[in-house]
Amino acid sequence: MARRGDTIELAVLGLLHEGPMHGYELRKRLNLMLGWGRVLSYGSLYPALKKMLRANLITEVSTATTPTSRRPRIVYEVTPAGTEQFQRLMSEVGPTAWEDDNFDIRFAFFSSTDMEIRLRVLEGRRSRLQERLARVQAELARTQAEVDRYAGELQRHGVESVEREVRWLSDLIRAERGDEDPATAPATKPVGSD
Amino acid sequence: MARRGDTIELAVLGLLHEGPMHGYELRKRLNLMLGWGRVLSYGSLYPALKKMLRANLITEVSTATTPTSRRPRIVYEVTPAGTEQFQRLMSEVGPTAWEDDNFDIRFAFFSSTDMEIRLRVLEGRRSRLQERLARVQAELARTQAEVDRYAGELQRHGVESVEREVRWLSDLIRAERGDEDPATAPATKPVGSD
DNA sequence: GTTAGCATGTAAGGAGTTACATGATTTT
DNA sequence: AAAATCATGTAACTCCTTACATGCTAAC
Repeated sequence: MARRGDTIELAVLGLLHEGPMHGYELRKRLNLMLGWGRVLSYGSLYPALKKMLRANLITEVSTATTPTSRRPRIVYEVTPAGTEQFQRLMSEVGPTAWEDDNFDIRFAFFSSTDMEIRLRVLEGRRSRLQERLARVQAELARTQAEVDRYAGELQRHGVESVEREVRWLSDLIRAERGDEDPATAPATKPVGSD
Repeated sequence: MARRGDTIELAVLGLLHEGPMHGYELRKRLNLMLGWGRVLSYGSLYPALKKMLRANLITEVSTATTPTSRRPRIVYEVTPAGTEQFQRLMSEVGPTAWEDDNFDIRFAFFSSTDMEIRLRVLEGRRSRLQERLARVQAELARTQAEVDRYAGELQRHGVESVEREVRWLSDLIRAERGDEDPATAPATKPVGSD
């Protein structure tokens, strides 16, 4: 089953499917990808790569040939076992899949899965957010009178943001079900209306 | 200096300023407050309370009197030292203050600080987000052609969300500088236009 | 030639989750 | 009477960050 820490593994496998890469580059790509929040450190990436090597999910490819001089950079490649594991993790639909970080990673690699999985992940994520929304709004209704200005404003903003995200997900779900070509007719507004 | 883990401490001190509370209740309030993301567990709250007791930031008040029978629930109260520490942490303006979680907590307790601090925190947070935005958009412009559909859509949505947050902050900053009454004339739209 | 960025790693430690353990009280 | 929820705690463990350590290479 997917533990929390498999996030890096999934991300690495996903990225390496776009082609061989070395650690430093992986880190940059990952930080750009989930850049809104934590930044991945070497201290967690390199050990993770070692672990994946041992598990035979990836292999070292011959050090990349920079014409002038080959400095020691280790390029990694996915093994067949790695591809299998990637597919397995991607199709694992469950609570861990709709956590913030896990969802983002999965979404970013949606192209590598089929529509059935995509829909289940999107819908799972949406209902999770809707649950939270309902719970908070219920609680908010109960204690409405007593809230502090700023605390209240924060709540309002939070609720609005989540509602926005729900709409985004709904658009994506509709696109998945309707179009063949989801991300081309994007979420909120037609192209060029910006 | 404020370490990462002082988040709970700050939150507890802030909440206890609204009145004495026991652990279970603190946890509920906190989870509602930062509910969009991680949920605080007992395993981190209770040890934190113990630590704060030892540091003399809070004290146990006599077990709350439920008329029928007083079950063993431990109600905490802030000490003068705790109030001092709270003020100190709140006015500590620095990188840690504009991290997601830390910012939220600080914002929620803005009423307990003066405008000067509020402005510095809001502006600090805003420039941090703008930096990230600029960096990502630069990177995005460089690699635009090669991005995958879904990965691209995720980026777009991320950028939009952050831009929204920047606007929210700008409105709050304007309100702080202009009005006396910031959160009453709220961010995006006038009351009742919802 | 020296600074800035590329590139890889390790060791120690922090912060918090999970799972366990226990018992009272309220609701059904 | 059982189930749910209130209420408090502890121990083991996981994941990750920080800080350290090293050396190459490109730009200025």
